[in-house]
Amino acid sequence: MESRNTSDLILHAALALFSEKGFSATTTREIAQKAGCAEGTIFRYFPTKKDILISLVRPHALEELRRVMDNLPRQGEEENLRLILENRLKTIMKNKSLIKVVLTEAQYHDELKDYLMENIASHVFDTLAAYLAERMEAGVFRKADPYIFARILVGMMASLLLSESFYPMEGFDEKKRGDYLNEIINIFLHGVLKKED
Amino acid sequence: MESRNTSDLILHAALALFSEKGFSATTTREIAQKAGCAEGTIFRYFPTKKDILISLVRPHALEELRRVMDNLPRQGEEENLRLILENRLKTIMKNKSLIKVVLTEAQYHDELKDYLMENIASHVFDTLAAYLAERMEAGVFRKADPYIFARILVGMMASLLLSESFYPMEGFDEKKRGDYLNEIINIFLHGVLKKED
DNA sequence: TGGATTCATGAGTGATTACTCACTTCCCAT
DNA sequence: ATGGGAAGTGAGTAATCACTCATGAATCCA
Repeated sequence: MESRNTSDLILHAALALFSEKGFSATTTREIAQKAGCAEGTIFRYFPTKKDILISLVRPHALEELRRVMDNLPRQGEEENLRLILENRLKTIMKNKSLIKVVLTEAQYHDELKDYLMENIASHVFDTLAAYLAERMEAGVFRKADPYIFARILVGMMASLLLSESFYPMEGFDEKKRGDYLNEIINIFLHGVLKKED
Repeated sequence: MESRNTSDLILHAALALFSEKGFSATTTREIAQKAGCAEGTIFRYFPTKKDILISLVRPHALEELRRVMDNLPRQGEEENLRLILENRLKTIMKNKSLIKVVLTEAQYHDELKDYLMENIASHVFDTLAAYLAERMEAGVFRKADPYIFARILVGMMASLLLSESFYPMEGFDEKKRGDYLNEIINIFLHGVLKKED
């Protein structure tokens, strides 16, 4: 799981520091210290500091997130959806630091943004929108722009990350996270209005 | 509306640059150039660069956002809610750059985060949660943790900002933004499931 | 008009930065 | 053992940073 070669040690240290202080505020000296190598060693693996950032999102690092909305249940009840999203949420939480860094820095570095949009986001939204469109056709969901639904659902899950980033310790245990996700799915499926049946 | 004193010119320029490049990546030289003053002038008004950032969120700047969830309709139909949120969305959009900078940099600067949590976020969430709780008591909304509902609703609106930040030009005109907000409210109230009546 | 107070300036400063390179250490096939 | 290439090193470097300060310009009131 944890590769122990120098390159990965550097990437691992850089991710932690970028997440904590931001890309620009992190120095290569700090990265070297945390990675347990000399500053010069960093530049044997990455020509520039920015290449470290870009390498974080490269090939396999984000593959798991790319597929985070794959294989949603094509038939059956929303209970399936609940279980599956709960599982995917764990993936998101496991990569919390990476997501935070990538989303934050993509605002400022176009290469990152372009790569993210073309290789990750578009796939996630296309997959999710296709699922939603199919359920609309099947008469399960009401008809609307499936991409708007997709972005709203992703936005709801992103809000969980945001919440957690702002309420770090206090009260965001596993249970509260589960409650939150449950309500996300409840609201997404049923809304907040009391049923009148 | 646009104050023309030097201090405000500096704040205005700093906000634009912080939003575009991030706080750490912005130099005081750039701020001075954009503000049309000398670099030394900046430090007549702000002891340190960080004080510029902190001044951005100080007294009146965020007051409008602080009250963004005030005075929600205590009675009547969701049409009211729709109109009001549509109006509030304009406030959010008007302050897009400021929100982006504050949310991004609050992750890294605890003074900012603390100020934001204590003076802005808590008020917004308390107000919104109180509204939701009252509607739950009135039997309009189903009973649940109103704070979770509040965070999810705010998260949904934040996702609109995020979407726009990533799809900057293409297809985010006034109309599309209206559609998006409409669906946020639809989903929040009714969910995505087709009504079976 | 003149003296004082405020506002503005930008060259200068020490600290810090990303990055280089001459060098050492390690590893392993012979 | 040994030679040689790969991996690792950290003092050094030019550039850049946030911030200072001695000076100048503008404004004000008598």
